[in-house]
Amino acid sequence: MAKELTTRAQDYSQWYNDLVIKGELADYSAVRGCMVIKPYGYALWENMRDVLDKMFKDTGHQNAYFPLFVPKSLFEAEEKNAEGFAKECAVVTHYRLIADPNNKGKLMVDPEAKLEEELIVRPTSEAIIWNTYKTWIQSYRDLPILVNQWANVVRWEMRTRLFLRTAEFLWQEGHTAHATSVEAIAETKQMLQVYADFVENWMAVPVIKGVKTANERFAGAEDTYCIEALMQDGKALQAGTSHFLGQNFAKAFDVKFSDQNNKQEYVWATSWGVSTRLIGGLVMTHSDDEGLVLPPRIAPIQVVIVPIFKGEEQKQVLDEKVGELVKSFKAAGIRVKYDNSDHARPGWKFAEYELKGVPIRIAIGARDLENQQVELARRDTKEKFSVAMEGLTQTVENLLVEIQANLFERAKNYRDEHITKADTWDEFLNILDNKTGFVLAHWDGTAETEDKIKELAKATIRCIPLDNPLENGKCILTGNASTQRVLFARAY
RNA sequence: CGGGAAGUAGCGCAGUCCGGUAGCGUACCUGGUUUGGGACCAGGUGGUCGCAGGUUCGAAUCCUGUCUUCCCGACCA
Repeated sequence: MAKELTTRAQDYSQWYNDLVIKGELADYSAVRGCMVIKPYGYALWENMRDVLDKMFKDTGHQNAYFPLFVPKSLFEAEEKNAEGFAKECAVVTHYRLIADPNNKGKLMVDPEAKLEEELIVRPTSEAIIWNTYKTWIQSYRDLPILVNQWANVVRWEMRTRLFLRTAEFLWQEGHTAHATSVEAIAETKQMLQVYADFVENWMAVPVIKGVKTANERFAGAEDTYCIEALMQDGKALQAGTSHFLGQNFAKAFDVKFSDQNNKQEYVWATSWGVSTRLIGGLVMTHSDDEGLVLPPRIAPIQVVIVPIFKGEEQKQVLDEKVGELVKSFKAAGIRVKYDNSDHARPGWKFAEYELKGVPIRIAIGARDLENQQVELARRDTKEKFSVAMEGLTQTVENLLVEIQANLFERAKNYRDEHITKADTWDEFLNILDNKTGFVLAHWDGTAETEDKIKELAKATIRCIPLDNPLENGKCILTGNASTQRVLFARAY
């Protein structure tokens, strides 16, 4: 029978969970806060990863891999970074289990096997990487170092949510080392642009690029740049960050180089990352009450073909005809699935692939063969229409491009309609409570005011948008002078 | 971590108050009829009732502890 989905209007959180689980992206596991990413969800991640990986390599980066564990003494070297992450670290204290003498068949931690020094399971890898870079860098000729790693990290979050905030998650983290501040800042901005390009052009999720306030900055960074997306419930999601780390880590780990004049200088650093959280953002940007809606460029299956037949004879005729179509699609680089399984009827398959967000469905039966046509259905608009078999591959290719563009356009319209200017505190609250979305408002630039607004309105400054227009105004809370509006929202 | 809810067959649930042979729907298996929007008939398979203790002649049910999940908060570089 039907897989019942909660609708967005009924319960947005439950709708999201239903989609992730029933759409077979991921599932809960026996481990607190950790999820199992299922094959369909992992295929989506692989597509995203492959595109990003190519973008990183095209901008001169190489992949490497660093250890999962960070010795506590290294972890604590950069004070702000350590302090920021300390309260959510998993810590390894022992290296052996033994049979429990008081509890048959059970194991216990061997008290004799305590580590000399605790190992921190990485919540991020700056420490272990900068400790390594120290041995890689002597001269300006060793710079820049442009390295990325694909890895898992662990952050012991209080409350977890599938993809959006899990205790363990997959991500990439770029860590670069430069001779000058100018070059490092350029790298930080370049990678922010790479993220924005990827998220907008491949995931069809519009983002606002900006810089974080001091309060929201990455622990140990001089500046944190970010891309912010807007979900369908009007809440913001930080989709990626790129940090200019200054010389903080170089100083903490004593990483110096000799410049052209043989003068010793500290190295300048950046780090940048996106994670499986992007999948959560993708789901909440495009999907609807019938299920997932995936953008064609990263969808694991772009086209599904469902045969409609009476009896084995008809099926064989269809198998043959569809075989040709599949071959032609694959030759054009289209990810296609032909579902001629006999255990489910067409109606069931239609619903199933809608739930899974497959962009295009093609139904083909005896009637279509006669008329030399197929029935095409778009997931994004739910439209169905008959098209000629002749030139079908081209038709599908064009439609995939159109769907991709439509999803972005739709999301962008929603996002743009939900950027509202507020000039008074009442207006500000009213927008957050009722219209929801981003609010552009004046802020006096102090951390105290920012904290107070967060406390009173549960909204944070998502970023100060890049190329933000200057405009004199009064802080929405204190009435103090302000030179620009900043972007507020309630956020995930 | 605070408040609330939940965990019984793959999934969704009833049974728990008031202890006495574990049930329903769906899925799955077999056979048949079907197939243009989640098919129908018939016959079957499948569960240490989250886990660990305790009370009792007897525990899904009562008691204690613990793990996991969801919702609302706090937290979220």
